Amino acid sequence: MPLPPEVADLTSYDLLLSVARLGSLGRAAAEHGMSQPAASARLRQLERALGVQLLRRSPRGSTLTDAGALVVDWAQAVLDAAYTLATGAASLRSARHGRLRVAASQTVAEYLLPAWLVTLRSGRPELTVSLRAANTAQVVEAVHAGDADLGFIEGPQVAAGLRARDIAADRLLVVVAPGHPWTRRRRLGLGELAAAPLIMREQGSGTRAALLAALAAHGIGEVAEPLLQLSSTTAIKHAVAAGTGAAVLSSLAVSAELRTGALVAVDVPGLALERVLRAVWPTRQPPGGPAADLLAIATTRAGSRSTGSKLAR
Amino acid sequence: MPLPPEVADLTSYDLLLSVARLGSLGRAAAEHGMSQPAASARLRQLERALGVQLLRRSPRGSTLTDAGALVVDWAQAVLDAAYTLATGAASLRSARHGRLRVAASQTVAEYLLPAWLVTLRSGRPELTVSLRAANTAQVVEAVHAGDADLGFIEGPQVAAGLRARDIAADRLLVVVAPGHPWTRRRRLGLGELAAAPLIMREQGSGTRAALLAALAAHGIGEVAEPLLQLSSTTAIKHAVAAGTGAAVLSSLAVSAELRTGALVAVDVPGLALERVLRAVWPTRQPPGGPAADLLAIATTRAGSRSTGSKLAR
DNA sequence: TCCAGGTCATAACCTCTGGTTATGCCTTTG
DNA sequence: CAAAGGCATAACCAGAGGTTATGACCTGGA
Repeated sequence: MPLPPEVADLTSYDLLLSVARLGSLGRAAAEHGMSQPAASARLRQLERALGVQLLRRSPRGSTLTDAGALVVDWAQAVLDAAYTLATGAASLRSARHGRLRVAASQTVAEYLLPAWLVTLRSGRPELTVSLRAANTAQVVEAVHAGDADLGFIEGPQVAAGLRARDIAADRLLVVVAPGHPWTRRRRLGLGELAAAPLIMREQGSGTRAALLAALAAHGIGEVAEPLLQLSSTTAIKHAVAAGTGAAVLSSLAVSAELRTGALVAVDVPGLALERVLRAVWPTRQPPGGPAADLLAIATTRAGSRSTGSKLAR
Repeated sequence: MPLPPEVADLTSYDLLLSVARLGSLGRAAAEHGMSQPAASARLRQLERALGVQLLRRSPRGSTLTDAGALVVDWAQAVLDAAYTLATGAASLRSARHGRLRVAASQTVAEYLLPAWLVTLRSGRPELTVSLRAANTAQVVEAVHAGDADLGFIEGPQVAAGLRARDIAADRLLVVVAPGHPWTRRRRLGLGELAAAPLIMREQGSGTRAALLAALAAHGIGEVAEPLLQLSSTTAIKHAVAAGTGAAVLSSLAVSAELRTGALVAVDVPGLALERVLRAVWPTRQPPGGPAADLLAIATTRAGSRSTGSKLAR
């Protein structure tokens, strides 16, 4: 299913947002470093492509129509996602030679860090951040070896020589498509979950390990073979939403889908799938400068839900 | 803040997703109706623009690198948002002459309906839906007059001649930026909230009315003038996140920001800001065909959280 | 009443991105 | 060893989208 062409080029929408904010084509054009006729043409073309009038032009400026306001909101969501992509990718680019080197577990790298980095950048515009995504053990190792100034890990593992602070709480959820038989169940048994083939990532991320551990705590050692192995979290989400099967995913990964109802969480009583997300750093070299800033951002950001700084050894 | 150019063109990312799914440049190119060299060039250029190697090419296909997998996940989020935008805009286009005519309140139209329509379309590819966004009273009026086959409204208002079904629960939240003084308060008093200038929408959406009603229930009739009036919900979110002030927004509008911590919700005990979102239709003309399908989708989607169908008169 | 200063639209022109086909090289496989 | 499938390179071409120059229109102040 290829992308509808009318949404392929985000510049037009970016321009539209500027018009909405500034109130005139000319000023929006200036903000984007282009001439006023160019902006005029672009927006006219956008309106033609969508088949919707977005702006009410007048000799004293342009304002949004009702439809325009709606489009602006939807477009802003796209652009926000695009910004996270951009900053995330930028931090991957400078791998190992950034001024601030961060190592993070999959979940944190994917869902939390980009947003933090956007904030960090707004305070220190010329900072180059390098991000490395790895599993918890590798992150600990990187921080220990001095390859990373700051690390973010999942789970309770602590290591000698490192200090840690709780950042947020995460929870693994069993999710299925709406209409899946499990959604009609009040609750799902542990055995049933273990016996069901699940959709999971290709290389065992921390998720699979956490699930196995949680089941093992209830004496369940045997788990069904995966139904399907996919390369990215979103591929899994789409497979689940399409009704292919069930999956176990981080609550951070599926909050949007739960909100719109594209996915449904199934209650599995007794399964302890809570995970603490925490920041770690070398005891001998506490975070300073940009690392301290990032730690502060991460702490305040998630601090309202799970606070308290704790020492590990 | 203009958009980074390397994320402006979504086709490249769409192509990347196809490669990730199909395992080869050529097949991805075919899926997009372009030649293999074009795909090759595009992806190479994308890698240059991002400064990150995304694919590991071999004579037997191409697979994602670790960085590539991360980029794919971020990109998928962008594309999902783009799809919502596309289907939303498409439903605005066919205003009044669609086969299925839906009228919805701001919140539903903005955050829930596009996702439902994506699902609906997947079942009935050639259906044209027309969406009209309005306030609750106008929606009721439209459904009553037969201008809409199905309506979605906020709040408990019911009207004669209409039937309704609860779809989902929504909650208005007081949100501020992390670091805002209110975040250090355990709880906020009703009086303080009423006295604080808030950021709100330009034309009074249902939100303002709901807030006034909730305060009035506690005998508070005086409310401060708005601090700022903005034209879209996301403009408000950005202003709040930038620390400009506080706002009252639907939980549906801010769930993503609460997750990443870009916004923080402040507890205001005693303030009843729950709203029921419900579908309405004419008693004499119960939904059939596509309208019934949409109603079913909306019900199952949100059904796991707030169920039960109820009759209103 | 009329001029000045906004705003948006139109026209003519040009650049350069991004597509195509044709072809070659490499690796795996039967 | 030949065939097939996969990616890269080369030469070519079209058109999308930019620019400057200019005009028409409305509003508000002198």
